[in-house]
Parts: sequence; C-alpha cells; structure tokens
Amino acid sequence: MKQFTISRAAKAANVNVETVRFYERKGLIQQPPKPEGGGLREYDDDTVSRIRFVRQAQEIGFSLREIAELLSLRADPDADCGDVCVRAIDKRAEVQTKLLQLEQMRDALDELIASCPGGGDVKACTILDAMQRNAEIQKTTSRKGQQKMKTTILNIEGMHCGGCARSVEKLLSQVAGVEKADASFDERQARVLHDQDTASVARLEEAVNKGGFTAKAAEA
Amino acid sequence: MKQFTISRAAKAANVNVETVRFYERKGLIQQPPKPEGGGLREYDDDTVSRIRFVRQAQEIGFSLREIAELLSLRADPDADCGDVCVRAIDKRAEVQTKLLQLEQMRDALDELIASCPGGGDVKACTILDAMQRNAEIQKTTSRKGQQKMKTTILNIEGMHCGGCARSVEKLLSQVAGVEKADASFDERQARVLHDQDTASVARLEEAVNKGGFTAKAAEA
DNA sequence: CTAACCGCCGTACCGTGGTACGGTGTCAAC
DNA sequence: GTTGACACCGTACCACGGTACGGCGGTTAG
Repeated sequence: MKQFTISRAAKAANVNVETVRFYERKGLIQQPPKPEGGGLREYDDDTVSRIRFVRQAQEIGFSLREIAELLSLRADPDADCGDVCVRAIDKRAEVQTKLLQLEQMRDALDELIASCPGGGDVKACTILDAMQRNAEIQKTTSRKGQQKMKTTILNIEGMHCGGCARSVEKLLSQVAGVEKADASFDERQARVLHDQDTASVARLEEAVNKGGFTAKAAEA
Repeated sequence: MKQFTISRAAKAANVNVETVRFYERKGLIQQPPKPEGGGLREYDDDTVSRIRFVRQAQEIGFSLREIAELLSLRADPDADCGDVCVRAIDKRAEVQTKLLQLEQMRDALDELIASCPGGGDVKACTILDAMQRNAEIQKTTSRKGQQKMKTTILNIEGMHCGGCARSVEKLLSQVAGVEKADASFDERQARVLHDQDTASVARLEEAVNKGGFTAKAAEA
C-alpha cells in the first residue's frame, strides 16, 4: 500500500489539494491521523481510489450529498445491493427528466433560429418576439388553471434515515400539482406545497403510501 | 396600461415579490420611480411582461446574465437581429453539449442498473464496482496523457463589449486541450489554462482570430 | 382609531462545489 | 543552518439564483 502526502494524493486523483481537504470536511473521505511522533499525514491508495470514485460518481450525475450516501452504503455491512440500485434508478429518472427538458430547449431554440431573417432591425427580431409570445402564453395558461396553492403537513411513518426522507420528497414531487415537497426525517414530517384541485391531500397520502411509508395529514 | 403594486405585479408574473426586487437589483427590470406625492411605486404591464420574458428565457436555458444582454439588445436601436441570433446559436450548441453529456450519464446508469443482480450483499454490488473500475480507468488515461498545463496571456484586439469577451472565452474553450479561458474586456486580454502539447499557443491564437478578433500572446 | 396588512429597503442567508489566502509548522536538500 | 517548498488549518471568498428577516412607514377595512 503506497503512502502519499496530501499533494501527491491529490495529484494521483487528479484534483486540487484544496478539493481533498474540502472532501474531508464534507466527510466524503477520512482524514488520516497525524503520525504519533508528529509529522505529515499519510494518505494511502485507498483514499486516492475513494476520491476517484467521487469524481466518477459526480460525472454520472450524483451530487456530493448522494455520493456520501453511496459511500456509507458501501461501508455498511447490512446494506443491500438493492439499495444502491434504487438510487441508480432514481437518478436515471432524474437524468431522463432533465434530458427531456433540454431537448425541449433545443427544439425551442431551433425554431427560433430557423425563424430568424438573419439580420435587420432588432425591433423585428423573431426570436425575441417568439420568446415574448411564449411568455404571454405562460401567463394565460397559468391563469386558466386558477391554482389554489396550499401547504399541507403530512406526518410520515416508516422513514429510517435521511435517504427515506428524500424518497418521500421524490414520491410527492412526482404527483401532478405538487410544487414543492420537503420531508424531514427528524420530524417525521413532510411539508407539501400543492394545488388543492390537481393534487388533493388524499392523492398525496396515496403517493407516499405506495412508496411503503404511511402518511397522514397533520391537523392544522 | 394597467398599474400594479409590486405584489400584484409579482403575482401576475407568477414570481415571488423578493424575486422582483432581486431582478431590479440585477438590472433586469427597471424599478419604477416613487410617485412625487409619495406613496407606492406603480408597476405597469410592461414590467410584468419583462419579468415573464426573463422566466421564459431562463427556461430556454439562458442565465440571468445572458438575459440581461438580450434585454439590452432589445432596447438598443443600433442592435441587429443577427446579434440575437448568434446568441441563440451559441446557446443551442451549449444545450446540445449538455444533452450529449446527460445521454452518456443515462446510458452509464442503464448499464449499471442492467448489471445489478437486484439484491444481496453490497460488497458484491456491481454498480459500485463498475463505478470504481471506471474511476481507475480514468486514472490511467489521465496519466498516459502527461499534461503540461500552462497559463498563457493573450492580448486581444477587436473586442467591443463584455459579450465579445465571452465570445472569446467560448472560442478558446472549444479548442481541445484548453482547461479554462477567462477573457477581460477591460484589460483586452484573455488568460488561458491549456495543455501545451494538445493546445499550442498558435492554435489558441488561430481560434480567436477565426472569430474575428486578433490575438497575440503577451510576452511573459 | 387602531389593527393588520402591505410596501420599501438594506442586509443576511441558503445550497452547491469548490478556490484562495495567510500564518505557522515541518521537512529535505544544498 | 538556512532556504524554499510543502503541510496544516481556519477562515473567507467565488458564482448562481434566489429567499428570508427586521424595522419602518403608509394604507385600508372594520
């Protein structure tokens, strides 16, 4: 097992020294203890691997917070491979959603570009016009569906960790008409901002229950 | 022309009041003057439209900074529709790049998910293994290409505004081997962090020149 | 008339993923 | 034994796109 100083370790993992220290602070890697007789901390191969794992997971689209979870799963002897898989599937769904949004953007831009006369007075710019028109359409559709936004607090049973809380958030946010969902593991609660017409409280509870939790609206 | 209070304007544009104020501070919208006799500022239809324009442009993928530019173009009597078009094309390229990256992510995740046995000990998790393996591969490839990173300062002629500076950055960052490119309109310079082997100084100059500017490496 | 709200404004803070700086300690080579 | 490079550590700072708060004053409904 090779030993490194921090800067050698950073170089080996192809990151900045400050980044290594940043990851230590975030708990993504353990800071090696100082040698007893004093001197410099010694970083090993394993830590370098771990840093590279972090970068790879980042490239796949995981946030540092999620990577920390993966790493702790990896270290947990009771963890199941299925847990990892669930996260991968969630992430895939997330990536797919972003992908579709980006495709919409690209198509919208393509349309704009195609309609451009290529020059002339900006007052007649079809691109700006089109964006303004879309903006106005948004207005009318948002007015058509007169939203009755309300925040509901759900008491949730069956959460085991912060990851569960995030699963609950995901379940809730996938219900049509839900604007915002925050779940707190500590409080065993979720706060949901939703349109009462599209997303009834019953619908919210149902969605959470389907995920294997138990949700009940808290009395106001 | 309807008049609104700030909160009514915010509601009409479907944003938070604080967001309206934030946009004012960022110069995206003008803050209406206080009426002479005192009292409340009056927001008009036009401002509301402008806010919706901002949101729409954001959805298409423009940052607030870029939107500010679009808005000032829209107001500039000398601006050409082609200027807007160029920005749209740039943005399309950017969106396309992100799209490809996300597709890679999705495919990588699909592979990981497909390989998952679906349960069992996390020690045998194919997903984590695969990520670790990829991480190790990255290491070797990044070692193979022994990069000689260097920062070069280019003096740039032909920039007319901050937008030009950003164009220069874009031109530079598209050169293979360029890690980072910062252009300053005020200083008429660009600072480029690049691999000397893949991206020679001549190549950098060439790329900038092709964009209609004139670049010369500054003497150290 | 008074409470309760809204406008107004400055300022602080959030999360994300780092980067930068300054002072002190340690080490190794010349 | 000195010099220069690195380690160590706390803290501050960057961009981004907002959100939140606190105090003041104006306004409006009951």
